[in-house]
Amino acid sequence: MCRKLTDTQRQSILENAIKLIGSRGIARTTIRDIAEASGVSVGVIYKYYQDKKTLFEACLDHSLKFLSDTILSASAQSTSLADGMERLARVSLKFAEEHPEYIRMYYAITGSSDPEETLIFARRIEAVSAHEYNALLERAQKAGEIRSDVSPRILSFCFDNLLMMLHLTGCWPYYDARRKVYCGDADDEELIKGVVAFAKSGLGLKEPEGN
Amino acid sequence: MCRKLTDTQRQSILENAIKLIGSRGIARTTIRDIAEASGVSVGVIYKYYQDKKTLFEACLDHSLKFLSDTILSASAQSTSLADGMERLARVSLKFAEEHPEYIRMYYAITGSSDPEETLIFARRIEAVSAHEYNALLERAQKAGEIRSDVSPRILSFCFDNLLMMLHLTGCWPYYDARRKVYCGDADDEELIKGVVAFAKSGLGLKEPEGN
Amino acid sequence: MCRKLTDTQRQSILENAIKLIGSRGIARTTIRDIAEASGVSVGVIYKYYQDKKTLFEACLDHSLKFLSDTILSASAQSTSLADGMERLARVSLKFAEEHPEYIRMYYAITGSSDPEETLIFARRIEAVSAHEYNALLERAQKAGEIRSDVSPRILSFCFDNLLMMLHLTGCWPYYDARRKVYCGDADDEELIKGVVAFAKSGLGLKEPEGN
Amino acid sequence: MCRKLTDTQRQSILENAIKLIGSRGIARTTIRDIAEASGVSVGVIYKYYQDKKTLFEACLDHSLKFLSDTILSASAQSTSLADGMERLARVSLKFAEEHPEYIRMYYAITGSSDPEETLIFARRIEAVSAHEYNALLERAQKAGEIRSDVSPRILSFCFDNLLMMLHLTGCWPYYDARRKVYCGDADDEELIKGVVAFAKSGLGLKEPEGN
DNA sequence: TATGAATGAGCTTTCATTCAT
DNA sequence: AATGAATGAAAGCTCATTCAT
Repeated sequence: MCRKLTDTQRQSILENAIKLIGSRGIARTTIRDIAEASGVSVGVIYKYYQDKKTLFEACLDHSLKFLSDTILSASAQSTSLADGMERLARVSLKFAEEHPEYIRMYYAITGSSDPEETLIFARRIEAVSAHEYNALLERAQKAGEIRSDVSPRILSFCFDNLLMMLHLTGCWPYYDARRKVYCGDADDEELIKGVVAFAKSGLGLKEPEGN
Repeated sequence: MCRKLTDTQRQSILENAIKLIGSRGIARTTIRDIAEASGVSVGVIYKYYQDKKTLFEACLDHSLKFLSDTILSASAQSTSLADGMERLARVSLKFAEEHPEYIRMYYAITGSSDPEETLIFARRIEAVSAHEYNALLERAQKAGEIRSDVSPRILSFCFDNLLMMLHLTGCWPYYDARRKVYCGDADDEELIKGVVAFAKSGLGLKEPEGN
Repeated sequence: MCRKLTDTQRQSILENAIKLIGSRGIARTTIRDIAEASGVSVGVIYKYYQDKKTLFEACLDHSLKFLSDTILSASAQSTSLADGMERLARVSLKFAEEHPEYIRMYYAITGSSDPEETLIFARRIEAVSAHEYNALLERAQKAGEIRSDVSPRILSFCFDNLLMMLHLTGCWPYYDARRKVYCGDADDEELIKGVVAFAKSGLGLKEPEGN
Repeated sequence: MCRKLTDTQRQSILENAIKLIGSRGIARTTIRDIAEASGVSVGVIYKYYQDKKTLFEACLDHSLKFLSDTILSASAQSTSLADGMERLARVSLKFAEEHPEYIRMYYAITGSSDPEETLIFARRIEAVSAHEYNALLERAQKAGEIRSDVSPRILSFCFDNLLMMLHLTGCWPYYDARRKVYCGDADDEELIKGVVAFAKSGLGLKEPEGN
């Protein structure tokens, strides 16, 4: 009846799906819910996405674009490794606060999908950040900026683990509660400073003189 | 057919539920599956657990006992902070390898449940380890063993974040894939050594002379 | 809520399904229709029959029992081949008039199912009558009662073809109309007499003297 | 895109519909399938055919033209009743082998449609052959070529029943299986000869001397 | 006039929950 | 007190039909 979905509507499907998955989990998000939230019919969703799973994968891809853009941009603006680390920590928390549904959905999908498929997701999700961090730390190691007794890949794994927790913290009730259990009422600033300090030492980063 | 459920049977219900949730996820685990796997009737499960959600909460509690026992025991055996950290890192990976279903279930439940309820879970889950780590690090800080420029609570938060990833890594396909993306083929030993080294530096741990 | 289906109810499911398929065809018979007509819930049908197809196969089996009983009984009562042929022709029309839904359903199923599966149906359906007719005619041929220039199997095929049409005629609008187109207003008696006469001559049956 | 449908296209719609119905059955043939197979849009089909049912009726009509042409032509070429019967038997099997989709579709439609409507189909389908056979046999009866104790209409009904089975046999798995159950491995030639012999005797056909 | 995307009723199937036994 | 068959709401998905373009 409506003639060809507008781009807005197509976007709307993904975004509403992401929001719904983020807030209720995959199992409790129905195609009908998504259709209604997006103001389209059930049928049209199946026009664009083969089935529920395919739609959810598209949601993941959609949100990953945002995430990787954020990471790459923070990375590009950094003037030094130390600066980059702090930027990344900050955008991790900020992104989570501004687009909590993306992180939530990402968590819901990785946690609920068929084990076999999570492999593919993992590659897609981590490829961007892993590659970026590895490159960053490899360079730093060669430049003697960081410790050399641990491989840069494991170091970036550790670093990403910390960032990941910052992502989850603040946008998912569970992780928020966890943060409170650990950190009490420490505010974002204190948290970020603390985590960055921990990470810098963990990497064995030699602070430039004047710091 | 009318004998009261033995304790063994009640245990069995929880353990089978945990196994099933861990391997298939919440949505694909049915009460009937659990009943059959445990050799009891569907009805009796509803005698003991109000509904599916309540049963899953009980599963969580059940598995947390194992986890906290493991942590407390590792902690108790440790001769120094450095030793304790390494012990904890090792049992994290080992526990995950020996009881993957516990970690998987924990992840499935925190990821899929009603956001509101995860708060309660979080408190329950983290209370044990958080308390233990906080105490450990507070003591260490007072003894001048670790850095004092970051609050011990944030330090234990960082430390737990790393352990958590070790838990997930190795028992959940997604995190296993993620590890591969980051660390390539580095083996468990190299991974643990690397993570512990990172954590020690992150905490600013002064190695005792003779080590 | 009702505790265990009574035998009557289970029968009722099959019989209602047969009636519905017979009157509306397979595609337009829904599980919900059958459940409602039988006074049971939708779910319970899936307790007893894996899926729609399985239910329909059960319907076929159910109705075939009636059909084969009818045929065998007519066959058993016959005093001679000529007598048997007439009996069979009569029960064919009579059965169709008394249980039109059985014939209709049989037709609907053979016509609509997956081609591959009709093979199995065919064997089940025809095994009874084919075997009976073959035996009958083989004996008759050996006794010199019927022609010997055509194999008894082809003769029974021809004979069954005629009976089949009598089955369909009178219980399925299409075949009834077809009968009218051909035979005009000839009544059942005239039709049966004519068909039997045709068949007898076709088989080359030598009428016993006194007839 | 707005050119009026050519006759070829309209033909194509019918023929593709027939093929699809013949191979998959009515329920599994969608308007979209037919449109795509015919290279036209879904909408245009609704321009020419009120709905799915109407389209299928048109398919039936279309295929009946072929069938009646075949019958009339066989009939016209025949030099005697005996010759005509054999010709008709042969073209029945041959037509079914060459255009199985027509027979299959005819069967699918008569079996699945609304019972009430099959009346109309029946008249249309049988009108041609019934009229032809009736005329043939009436003439033969008057000429004393065949038995006179059974009305020519019932005789032609019997004869058509046999031909109908030859039609179905060989192009529909169910009837093919049925043939095997009855006739074993008897080949087409043996089958035709047998059926024709049966029918000739059934009609009481006096073979002309020199045959 | 032809198009084909959009519609949404309706289908099969699942499974948490109930309750007669 | 335990059983497990029955329930029926609700899910994913299909497809005949419509109608803006």
